[in-house]
Amino acid sequence: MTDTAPGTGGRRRGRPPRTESAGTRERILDAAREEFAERGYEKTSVRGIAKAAGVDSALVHHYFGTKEQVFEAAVEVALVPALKVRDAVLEAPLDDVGERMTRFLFGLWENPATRKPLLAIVRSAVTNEAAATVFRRLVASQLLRRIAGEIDAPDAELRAELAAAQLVGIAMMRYVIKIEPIASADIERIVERVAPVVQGHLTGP
Amino acid sequence: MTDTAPGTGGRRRGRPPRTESAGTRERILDAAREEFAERGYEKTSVRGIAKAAGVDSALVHHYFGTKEQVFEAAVEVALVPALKVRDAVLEAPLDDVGERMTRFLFGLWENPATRKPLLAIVRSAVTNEAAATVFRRLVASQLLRRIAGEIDAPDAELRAELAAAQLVGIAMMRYVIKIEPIASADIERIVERVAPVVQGHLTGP
DNA sequence: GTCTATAAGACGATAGAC
DNA sequence: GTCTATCGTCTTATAGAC
Repeated sequence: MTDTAPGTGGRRRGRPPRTESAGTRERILDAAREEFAERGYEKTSVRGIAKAAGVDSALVHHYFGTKEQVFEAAVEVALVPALKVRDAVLEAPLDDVGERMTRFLFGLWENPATRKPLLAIVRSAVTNEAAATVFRRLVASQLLRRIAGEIDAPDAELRAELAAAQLVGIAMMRYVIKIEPIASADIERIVERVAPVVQGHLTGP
Repeated sequence: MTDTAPGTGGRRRGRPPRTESAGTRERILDAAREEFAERGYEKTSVRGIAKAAGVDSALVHHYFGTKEQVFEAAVEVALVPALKVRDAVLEAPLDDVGERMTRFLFGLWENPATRKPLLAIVRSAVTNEAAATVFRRLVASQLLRRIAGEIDAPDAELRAELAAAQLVGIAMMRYVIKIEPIASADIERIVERVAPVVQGHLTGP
């Protein structure tokens, strides 16, 4: 119907002619994110992903290769949009960064589109070295080192990491292990207490 | 040599006569702790535990039943001695509790005898519900609720949990994911910065 | 692009011999 | 108390038909 073969003079002349079947690829990635987020790397099976996506498991391999490559394809791209928000955090004035980092964390975790890949990473990073590498790159290289770069102190890196540890711990207890009452607590009440602590780690005495 | 059959009039009359072979049971538990700590629950196999202990996998089942029962037997008991230290933490004056909790954490994780079961719990709790329950009982019920009980504030429980989140985050980054420089940082330098933060969560403004 | 078929093996758990 | 043997199920991954 909307299809136009190359050379017919139709609309999408520039589009590469591969990929006939609409969103199969995306459906697989969606399913993979969901499975990895819920079960972690080891407990997730390629067959399970395929079933959730309504396709055969061989097709998953056909698109992405090994299970580990499925993980990378499903998880890492989903966090790219978050990089823009991160840049906004980093461009803010430094005496504001505690609250901004804290709100950045909750922004990521309260949004289902980013919570799933994050859950997948955390659930997998504790046992899978590839996922641990993604985690390190995400937390350490992408965020901490840049924040540390702006702090004028001899122990800038340690400070930045302790601030991150506070936030990582909250994410673990609220979103992964789900310990009450922090799992259900109002975000504003948490921000109120945590933002000054993060700020203190970074620029305090 | 030191063996005395029942009725011979030897020393250990009260001892139940079962368990002929010396420390096989303990060897299995040791191996299980090691495996669960290194690989997490899903990646650990009963066969792997058996091989590490130098026995057959059927023997592991014979002693402990299912894999989940092996986990419980190996992990939970190993932390009982820590309860005494915890009691010392709780009996200390409240304006000291920040530093004491922080040092308590490092005491647990720097000691190989307690680090292994802790690693096993953390590595397993993110994907295994039984392990998550152990974690909640350990952190929440056993420690937090008792600390919260001593704080005179309306949000005592949230305060205690945010303090714990700071410590949990440090443990995650230092011992589980191993992010530098916090993974190699001198403990005293960390305590110096973290103890006041924990104290502030509990008794601060 | 999507499937069937299958290789090649690891897994948890049990029955039963010794 | 310890092992052998085994059942039944699950896994990743590939070759190849359509």
